[in-house]
Amino acid sequence: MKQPNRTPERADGREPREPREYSIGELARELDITTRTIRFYEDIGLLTPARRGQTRIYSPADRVRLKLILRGKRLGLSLAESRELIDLYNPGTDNNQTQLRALLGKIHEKRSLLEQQLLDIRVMQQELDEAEQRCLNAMQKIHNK
Amino acid sequence: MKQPNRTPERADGREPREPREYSIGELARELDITTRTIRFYEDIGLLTPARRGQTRIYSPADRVRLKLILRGKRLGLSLAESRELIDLYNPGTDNNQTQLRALLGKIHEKRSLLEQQLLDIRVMQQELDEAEQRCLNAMQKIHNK
DNA sequence: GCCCAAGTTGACGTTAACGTAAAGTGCAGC
DNA sequence: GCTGCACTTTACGTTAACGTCAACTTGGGC
Repeated sequence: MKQPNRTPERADGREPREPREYSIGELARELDITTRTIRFYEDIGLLTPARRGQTRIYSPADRVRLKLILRGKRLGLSLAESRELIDLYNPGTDNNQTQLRALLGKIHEKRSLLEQQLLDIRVMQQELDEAEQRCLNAMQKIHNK
Repeated sequence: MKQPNRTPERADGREPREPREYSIGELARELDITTRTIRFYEDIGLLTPARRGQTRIYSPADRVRLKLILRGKRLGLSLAESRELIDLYNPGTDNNQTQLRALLGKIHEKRSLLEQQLLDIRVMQQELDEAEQRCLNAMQKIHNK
C-alpha cells in the first residue's frame, strides 16, 4: 500500500536502473514470502547472501535463485529437488566424464517428470472444461424455469 | 515379480474383463503406494470404500478417485486441494445459484493455476535444454583433447 | 488343526517447511 | 537521547502426509 521507495537512490553519478542489491524485506515483499522463509532457505544452504555487518545483502543472482526455488514450489518440487535442479544449471567446474554422464541422466529424469506433468495438466484442463460446462448447463436450467 | 493373478476369476458365466472390485493390496501394488497411504486417505475422508465384514472393498470409482488424488500430487497439490478439485467434478445435487457461481469461481481459479504451471514447465524445459547443451559441449571438449 | 499371507485397528514417530515468540542490534528522524 | 522500524539470532511449535511398529483376525492351502 505504501511505497516507501526502499531502493537506495545513490547521490553519486551512476544511477542503477535495477538495484544491485536487495534487503531481505524487499525480496520478501516482492516475492510475497516471509523473511523467515528466506532465512530458512539460507539455513539449509539454498542461499548464501553477502553481509554488511550482520545484515544480509542479496545480489540479483541471489534473487534469481530465490525465484527458481519458488518456481519449483509451484510445480510441487521439494526444496531438495529444487536444489538439485539449480545445481544442474550451475554445474561445478570440476566436471569429469562420469559426473557429466550423471548430469545428463538427471536432466533426462527431470524432463520426463515435466512431460508427465504436461500430460496431467492437459487432462485436468479438459476436466475443468467439462465441469464448467455442467455448471453452466445447471445455471441455464435454473434461469429457464 | 510374481503374477499371483489376484483378480478373482469367477466360475459363473460372466467374466468381467476389468474387475468390479479391488482389494487394498491390489490398488497399492498397481498405483505404487502403500496400504497405509490408502487407509490414511480414508481416514481424512478422501475415500469411503465398501466393506465385506472388516475388509475394505474398492470399486472402480474408488480407484478413479485414488488416481485423481495421485495426479494431484504429481502436480504438487495438497490433499485438501485435490479434494476440492474432485468435488468440482462431482458436484452435489443441491446446486443453487450462489453455489454454482462459487463453483465457477473455483474452476477459473484452478485453471489459472494450471496456466501458470504450464508457463513454468515451458521455461524449465528450455533451461534443461540449455543445461544439456552445456553438458554435451563439455563432454566434447574432453573427448577432443 | 495349523500356518501363512493379507487384512484390520490403534498408537506413536518422523520429515519437510516453515510459523511464532523472545530478546537483542543498528540507524534515521525528531 | 528517545522512538520506531527493520534487521538479527535462538529456540520451540505446528501442520501435512504419511512410516512404523504392535497386536489382532480371517480365509485358503496342506
